Amino acid sequence: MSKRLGRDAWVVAGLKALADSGVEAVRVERLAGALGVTKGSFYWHFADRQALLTAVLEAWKARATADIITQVEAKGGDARARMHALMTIVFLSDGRLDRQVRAWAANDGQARLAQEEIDGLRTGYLESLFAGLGFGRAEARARARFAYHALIGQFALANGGKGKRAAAEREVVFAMLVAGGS
Amino acid sequence: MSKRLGRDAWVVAGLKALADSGVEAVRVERLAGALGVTKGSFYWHFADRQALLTAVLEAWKARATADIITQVEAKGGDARARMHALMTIVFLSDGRLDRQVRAWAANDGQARLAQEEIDGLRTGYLESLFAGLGFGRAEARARARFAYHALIGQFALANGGKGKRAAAEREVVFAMLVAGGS
DNA sequence: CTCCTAGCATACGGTTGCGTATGGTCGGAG
DNA sequence: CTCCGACCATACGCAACCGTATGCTAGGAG
Repeated sequence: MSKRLGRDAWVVAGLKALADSGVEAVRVERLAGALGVTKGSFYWHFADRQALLTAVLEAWKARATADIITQVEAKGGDARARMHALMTIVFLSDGRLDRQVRAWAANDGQARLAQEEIDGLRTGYLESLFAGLGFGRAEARARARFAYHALIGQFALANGGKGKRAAAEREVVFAMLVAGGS
Repeated sequence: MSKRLGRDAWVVAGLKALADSGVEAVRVERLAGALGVTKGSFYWHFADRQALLTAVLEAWKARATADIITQVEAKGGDARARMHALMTIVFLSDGRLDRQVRAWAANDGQARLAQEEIDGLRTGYLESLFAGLGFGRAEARARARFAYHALIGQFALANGGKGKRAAAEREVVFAMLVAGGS
């Protein structure tokens, strides 16, 4: 029941603030208020605000890499089934953190690097799935990037893919993406 | 040769600052410096910073609606040709303003409304193009939204679609999108 | 029980940016 | 030439944050 906070508590609070209101909202005095402490605590655990931002970004990377891909791989199945699972899972998540990191990356080099790293991992995975569907390397790469772009766009629009119509549209998209495969 | 500034000069400077460094960079004292005047000038033309932001957003909307669609319509051709022209034009533009507005919209209701308005116009136009290719209403809508998502994603990633490989990928995407049409 | 230190509070100085108040200036209408 | 109003400068008060310095406190080692 330690009432004292650890470094992690600040990172978690930072992630929440980021997801809710963007980087500009992750300020030390604000988070201190939310955690029921003062700045004195913060500057014990971190050198400065920048250190927290870096830690938050690292935490996001850790989650972003692990979550989706492992979730899909756990379900198993062939490439086609995995792609379908991927689309379903991913279109149903809200992606608020992803979106905020991307907004952040629009004007910050550190965030941009992290984003590009994650984007690379995910498109790489997608490419392997398309390759598994029998597409050639170039074709698989093009389709992977396109699919990923569409995914990011979905989040960027924030129209939410939860309706019946959205589900139907998803099937159209899926059909389009795998058309021509084996 | 009026050395005095008009309201528009501030809006233009605001747009530039937005495109270069995001909303957080469009601050009155900063723009004043860039324009070689002081805040006194700003508060003559605008009630407050919010008024400028609104004006900037309106200016963006005006550009965003006019530019691309009219550019494509001017080229003429059938639906297929117009779609191809659209993709080429739009993938070659840098989209910095679009991206910054989108980042802005992630945490601001006003910007989000503007963004949704523009998104609606553009997807509507795309849908009409797909309908012109012989797709049914639902299918056209799905493909339009997908294509637009991919477009937005392209900008969000900022990998730039200028290389030879990117051009090749674009052709793959185009083929995928129009496959099945008449 | 005592003491030491990790964890936190309090208080301060500095910066940045907003908005207001008020006075100066320049160019054109008369 | 004169004067008026559009346009701008200067100066101020205020708020939000950052980072630092320093003092308080609780809980485990001994």
